[in-house]
Amino acid sequence: MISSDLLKGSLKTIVLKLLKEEGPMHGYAITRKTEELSGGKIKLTYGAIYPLLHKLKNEKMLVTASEIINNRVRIYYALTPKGHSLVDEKIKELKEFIDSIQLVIDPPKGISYA
Amino acid sequence: MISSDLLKGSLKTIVLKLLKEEGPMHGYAITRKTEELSGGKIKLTYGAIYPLLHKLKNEKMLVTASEIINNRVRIYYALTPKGHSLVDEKIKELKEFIDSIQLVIDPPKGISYA
DNA sequence: TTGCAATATATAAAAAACTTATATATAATG
DNA sequence: CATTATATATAAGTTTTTTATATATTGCAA
Repeated sequence: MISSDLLKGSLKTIVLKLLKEEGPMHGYAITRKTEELSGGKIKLTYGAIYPLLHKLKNEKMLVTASEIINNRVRIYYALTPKGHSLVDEKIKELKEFIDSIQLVIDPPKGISYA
Repeated sequence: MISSDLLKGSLKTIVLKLLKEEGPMHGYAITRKTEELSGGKIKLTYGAIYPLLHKLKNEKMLVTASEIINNRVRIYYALTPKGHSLVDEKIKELKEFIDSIQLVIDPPKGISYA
């Protein structure tokens, strides 16, 4: 299980990327899928995921469609065009971040700025 | 320049790792070195770095030694044994995190849990 | 048939981390 | 003389996330 500190800041990126790859999803399914894909390492909390989805909808990054399955409400979230652009941007940022942080915590041997 | 959202949560790991690799450093030097190693991509702010150093000292992860250079105070921070254990733990977590998040944003082809 | 686990969403209160702005002080450079 | 670099500090505010709680249905097992 990943320290939740590290998850901060990448939650939004994970959610957006999943919606891009999998198509419209509801909040509960997003937490399930993330857990699956990460082999149980990443667990999103509902207190984080639902407010985030509401916020992204407010910002016009997502739109919703409701459905009733077995007398239970499901709210599917789908990317808007604006949301699609945001995913691409966020993924780029995340990859840059991973590269940069690896340079810091594991500098290539032979390179020294001292 | 990396989105500051992503930096949240890994700031502590960066600082601890640098102290492990480079030996005792002062706050200003930590920000400089991080910028250097990341090729200018990661810029730590003083409002984040100094409170963090104080906190880690409070928690007995770091000890300090002051020095006067050119009439300016420098406060060197060094890892305690407890701090050394924390670095190892944090680095392990960070690597696990990077692996996990890559599984989520870029799942290996052919693998599906659906 | 009762209770628990899974499904599904929601929100309030609190904590934590970080940004922004500000303050102070010296030295070097143009 | 003004700006940039060095060096630390902290208060106020924002944002994000955790924790806790609430609601409701379905399915399974004891």
